[in-house]
Parts: sequence; C-alpha cells; structure tokens
Amino acid sequence: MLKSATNRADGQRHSMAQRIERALLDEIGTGDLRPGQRLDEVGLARRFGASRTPVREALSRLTAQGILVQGERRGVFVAEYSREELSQIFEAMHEIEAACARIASQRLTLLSRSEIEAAQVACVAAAEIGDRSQYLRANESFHLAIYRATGNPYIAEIASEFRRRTGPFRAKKFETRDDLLASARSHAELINDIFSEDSATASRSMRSHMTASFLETLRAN
Amino acid sequence: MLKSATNRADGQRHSMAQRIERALLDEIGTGDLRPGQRLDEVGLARRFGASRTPVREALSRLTAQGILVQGERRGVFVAEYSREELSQIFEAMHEIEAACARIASQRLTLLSRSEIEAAQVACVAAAEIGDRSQYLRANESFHLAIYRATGNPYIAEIASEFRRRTGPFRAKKFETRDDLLASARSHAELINDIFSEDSATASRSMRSHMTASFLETLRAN
DNA sequence: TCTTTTCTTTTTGTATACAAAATTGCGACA
DNA sequence: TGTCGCAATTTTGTATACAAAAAGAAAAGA
Repeated sequence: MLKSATNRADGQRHSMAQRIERALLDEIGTGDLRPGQRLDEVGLARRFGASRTPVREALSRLTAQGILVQGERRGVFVAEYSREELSQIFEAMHEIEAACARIASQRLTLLSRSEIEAAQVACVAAAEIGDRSQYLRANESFHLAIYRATGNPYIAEIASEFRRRTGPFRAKKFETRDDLLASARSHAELINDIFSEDSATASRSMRSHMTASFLETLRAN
Repeated sequence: MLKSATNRADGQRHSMAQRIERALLDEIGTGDLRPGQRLDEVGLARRFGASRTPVREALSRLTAQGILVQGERRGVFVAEYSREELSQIFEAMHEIEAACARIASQRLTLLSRSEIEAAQVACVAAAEIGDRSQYLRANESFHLAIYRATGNPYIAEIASEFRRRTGPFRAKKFETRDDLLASARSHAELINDIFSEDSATASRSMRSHMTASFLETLRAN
C-alpha cells in the first residue's frame, strides 16, 4: 500500500493515523462505538485498510486524551464510567463550562454573538423537525461557539475535550422530539444570560443548564 | 534487543514507550529540554537505546497532551508560547486552580490536610537550604496534594496537565533563595485560606496566588 | 552574481516481521 | 466433576525495512 498522506479528493491532507483517529472519535461521539467496547488493533487495521502502525498511533493518542482507556489486562476500550465517575466528570465539566460562560460574557463581540445565535437557530430547526443527529451536531456547534467566544483556545480545548468524553452519555438523553425542544428552550435562556454581559449571571445560568443536563444524563444511563 | 516490558530492578514494569514519555516529560518539566527545541526521532531512539517505534508513540502521546507541538513542516518541538499565549494559558489555569481550591476547601479530610501540610513542610525545608530542584519537586507535590483534596481525579488531571505545560516557564522564576522563600510564604497563606473551609475565601486566595505567580513568570520569560 | 533546476540527503509515515506475555482451551489427574 | 498444568493461540510491544515527501546542496544557466 502506498504512503497514506496522499492528496485526497476532498482536499484534506491527513495522514492515515489522523484519519483513523478522526473516524474513531466520530463513531464514539455518535454512540456508534459504545462505552466499554473493545477496540481490536488488527480488526481496525483491516477495517481501514491499513497496518497496525497507524491504528496504534490513533489509539495511543485517543488514550492520552482519555477517550479510550487501556484495560488492565488486554486491549483498549472505549472509556466507560460508573455513576460516581460520571458525576465527577460532570462536576469538572460544570466548572469549565461556567468559567467559559463567565469569560465569554465579558468578551462578546459581534462575531461571536452571531455565531452563537446562528448555532441556536440551527438547534431550534433540528428540534422542530425532530432530527436527533442533526440536533446533536447543532448542539455541539452551539457550545463550541460559546467556547470560542471566550477568546481563549486553551480553555476552549478543555471544554471541548470534556464534551467529547461525555458525548456518548449525553447523547442518550435525546430520545423524543420533546427532549430536543426542551434543550433548545434551555439554550434560549442561556443565550439571554450570556448576552446580558453580566458575568455572574452568565456563569450561574450555565451552571443551572449543566445541572439539568447532568440529571437527565444520569437518568438516561 | 529484547522486548522492553521487562522486569526491572526498580520493580517498575513500564514499556519502553512509557519510559521514554516519562523521561521526556521530566526533562521538559525541569527545563532540561527548552521550549522550541526540536526532538529528533532517531536521535532520541539512539539516546534511549530503542527503535523509532516507541519514541514515536511517546512523542505522539505528548503531542496529544499539548506538551509538544508538531511543526508546520518538519519535526516535533517542545511547545513554545508567546506572551499572549502564555497569558491565555494562565487564564485557563487560574480558573481550574480556583475551582480546585474551592472544591478542596469543601471536602477537606484529615488525610488531605496532612498531605498538604507535609508538602508545605518540604517546600519550606527546600526553600531554606535554597535547593532549587528540590523546591520544584516539593512545590509540585504541594499543588498536587490540593488537587487530590478535591476528591475529583478528572479536575485534578486537568490541573496537573496545565502545571506540566507551564512547568518550564514557571521554573524560570525560581532563581534565588529569596524567590523560594517568597513562594513558600505565599503557600502558607493559601493553606490558611483553604483550611478555613470557606470556599469563596479559598478560591479568592488561590486566584491571588496564581496572579502573583503569573506576573513573576511573565517577568522571567 | 543571482536564479533556477536537479540531485542528494533527511525526515516522515507505514508495512511487515518477530519475540515476549498473556489468554485460552484442552487434557490429565485427583 | 473439579482443578491443575501445559500447549496452542492471541495479543502486545518493538525492530527493521522501505517508499514518499520535504529540505538542503550542488550545478547549470542567465
């Protein structure tokens, strides 16, 4: 097989290892790969038409990010969390999200306002037609827009990482169209409070949004 | 060469890749490897008496953690930050540290209190004899003890990561014995405020500690 | 002398081979 | 029937080989 960093039709110039990492991240995010599932190196290599080397690199990086965990004995698994662990992760996520909301509310620009609003429009649209996977994407854009609005890529990256890690668990709570609509309504309040440019209000509002999200997630898992 | 996950005299059972990762992390933390320095795969392989494969794995994981960065063109480098980037990183670190202090103050146990106190004793001892590298280690233990006191390994891990990332920059501000003593005195106040078990006080105190640390770091870099 | 082109060397990404552990399955023996 | 031990298989970690791409150096032309 040729070296993989080839020019692709889509113009992307990723290496095979990066492509595999992306693909796995995506499958985990959408819940396609379930927490606790074992990832077999040779199996993945066959699936992606590559050798074990780039698969190994992808798995290693995902492990370093906490998306995957190395089993005590054998194999790499999609990270799986107990109730206790989930609430610890959400506690940490609470803190980061609240900090993002606070900072974002202090640094809002016309651009970031419109990015957040645009994402919210997409959320409402997806919720109204009841398209779950479209809503998941729009919801992610919405939160990423808030992270970007902090103007701080480092805290934004941490927040995104937690979002990726909790993705498969949060995804479970969106079942019915009403779930989506309720989430979108919660966004609306959040936007109001962040756009108020009062950092304490923004932070408090994000905390309440996250608490609600957490409770629903716990119920669904 | 034999497979590397051998039983070692020190009882450690790390793979070669893990050992290389640790070693590099250590050298970066102590400032032995400078920000901006290029890490050559074959050179490292020779240095560690291994092949490129485990070196590659270590570099890949450190890159995923943001300790190293992939240069646009060629090579992996120790992450190097501009003034602007440094202040963004410290802003994020502020938030995490403040959250840790707040949570820790709410969840103090006898064990975590004594761990923090023990680390502080070591800090004072190192500062008094003016042993820089010993102080660096004791200081790290001190902050790790606070992170552990949160009872939340996830937020503790984020905090540790930021500490590792900023290590080479913070290290520069400890030059004279007086620098060490001043830092140790700052710790003492911090301990008081965290042990007061008033979360707002603890958080505020950590913010002021971090702000001071940041300003000194900026001056030194 | 400066630019452009071509050749050489280095570097990077991947494939494959192999050896050491660990796991599993099987059979012997109690 | 249960369990202990041993061989077969799988899995993991590392070494090595190789090909593509990029960087660097040297040579040719203006």
